[in-house]
Amino acid sequence: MRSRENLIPVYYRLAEDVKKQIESGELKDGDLLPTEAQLGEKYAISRMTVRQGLALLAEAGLIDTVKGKGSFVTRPRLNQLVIDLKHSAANNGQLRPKLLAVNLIRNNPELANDLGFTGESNVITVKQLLFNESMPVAIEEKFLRYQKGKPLLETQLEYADFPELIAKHQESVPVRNDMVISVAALSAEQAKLLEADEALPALVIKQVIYSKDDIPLGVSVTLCHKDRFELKATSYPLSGRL
Amino acid sequence: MRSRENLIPVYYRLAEDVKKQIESGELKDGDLLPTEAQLGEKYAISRMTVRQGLALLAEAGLIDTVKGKGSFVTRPRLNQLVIDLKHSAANNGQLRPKLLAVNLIRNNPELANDLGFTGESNVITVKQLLFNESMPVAIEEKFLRYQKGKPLLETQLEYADFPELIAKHQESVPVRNDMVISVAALSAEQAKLLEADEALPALVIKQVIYSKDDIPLGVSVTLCHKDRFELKATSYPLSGRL
DNA sequence: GAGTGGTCTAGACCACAGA
DNA sequence: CTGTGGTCTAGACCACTCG
Repeated sequence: MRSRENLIPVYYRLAEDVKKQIESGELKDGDLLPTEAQLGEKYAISRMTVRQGLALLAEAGLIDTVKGKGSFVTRPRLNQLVIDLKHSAANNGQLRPKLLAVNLIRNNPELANDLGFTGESNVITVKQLLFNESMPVAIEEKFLRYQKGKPLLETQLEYADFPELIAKHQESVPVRNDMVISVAALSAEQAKLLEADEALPALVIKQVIYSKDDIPLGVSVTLCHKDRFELKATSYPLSGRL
Repeated sequence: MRSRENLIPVYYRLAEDVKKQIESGELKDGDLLPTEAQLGEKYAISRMTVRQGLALLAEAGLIDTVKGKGSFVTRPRLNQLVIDLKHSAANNGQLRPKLLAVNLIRNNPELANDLGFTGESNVITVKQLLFNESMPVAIEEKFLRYQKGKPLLETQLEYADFPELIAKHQESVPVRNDMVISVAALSAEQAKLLEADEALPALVIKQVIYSKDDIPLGVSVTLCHKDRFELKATSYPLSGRL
């Protein structure tokens, strides 16, 4: 039953109430919540509506529901952090891309093999330099399977983010993006592009995008200037969900 | 209605069907799904059950449901990558901790202020060295608000992960973990601890754990040897959910 | 206005946990 | 066995979108 004064759904109210009890310490890690029937009685709502509220809490990682036993309070998953690449770029100020080179590398099975592009020996490479207001921030190099009849449009090359570029240029649907974050020292050439000293430490972000059959569709390697770029992550990306 | 042959719920079958259609390209980005009523008719199930299936797809980021319009296919969120710290440590082989120092630093408002510990001038520091089978991998230094009557137990110090340590030693409930990933060169002292060359580039992982009022409860800074540790993230951590 | 998803009900039967 | 959550129904009314 929706109260007339407040337009927010009842199940949402219930979820917020429980959330507050958890965050205030009133409900501690491992505690058992009232049963769904009890909660339904307390809020004067049907059991399905209670379950809708509990689903929100489970999604946020605040409770763990076990069949036949009940719903237990769990510590929020602070060990799972989310990197939002779109937002991350914005945090570092909107980055302006400058296209350095686009190449179609034919008949280079070694390169294709290195990238995991089995059954394909033609590879497209896209090299870009990313700027903030005044300085070069990162060098991004992308590798894609060559796909007949799917031209790379100028606007896509410059402004599309990597997953979007893959989606536009590959037949297969991209379903997974794996990332490895590491560190390297800049080569002379890289240092020159970034207007930095040679051998300066740099953040290396490697992404591999896969299709549903675990076939790599594209690889991206980004070298970031250590003082001009920070990679951020948070355990609490649920925004207004709860 | 649950079919007798297969024990999986109907709403799950529906979600998997739609997922397959999206991954095969049969349903493309932006396409409109059949209405909930139509799907209910097709699968001979009630509308609430259809909605349960669509909720799974929405959670996985495969569809976007809009009131009054319908459910649209969206590209999976490949720009949102999840770092699983617990799993990440396992990927790099189980890390064995060695406690270097625990200190209670009294009356150092500058340090407390740097850490964001407003209204607190006593800070506990915990310094650890993390090993794989044979070599030192990382130096981790943790900073906690001093909390009266909450002693740091030996076992917690050594084996608890950072969010767990905070939860055990702070009155306030930790609700958010923000991370910044950057790069630094090793100092002479740090290089010696890691059995590495001075000025070697290293990965720096800084975590700040907050309470619900955005009060920092603890800070952790981890320096990782560039060749012995990799930080991984993936856009597809949903495991067996769909 | 007609059509859509959002919320909610008051039941039902099932599978699982535990005494 | 009782109590729990998991699934599912066949309705209902609402708020929103669009023609």
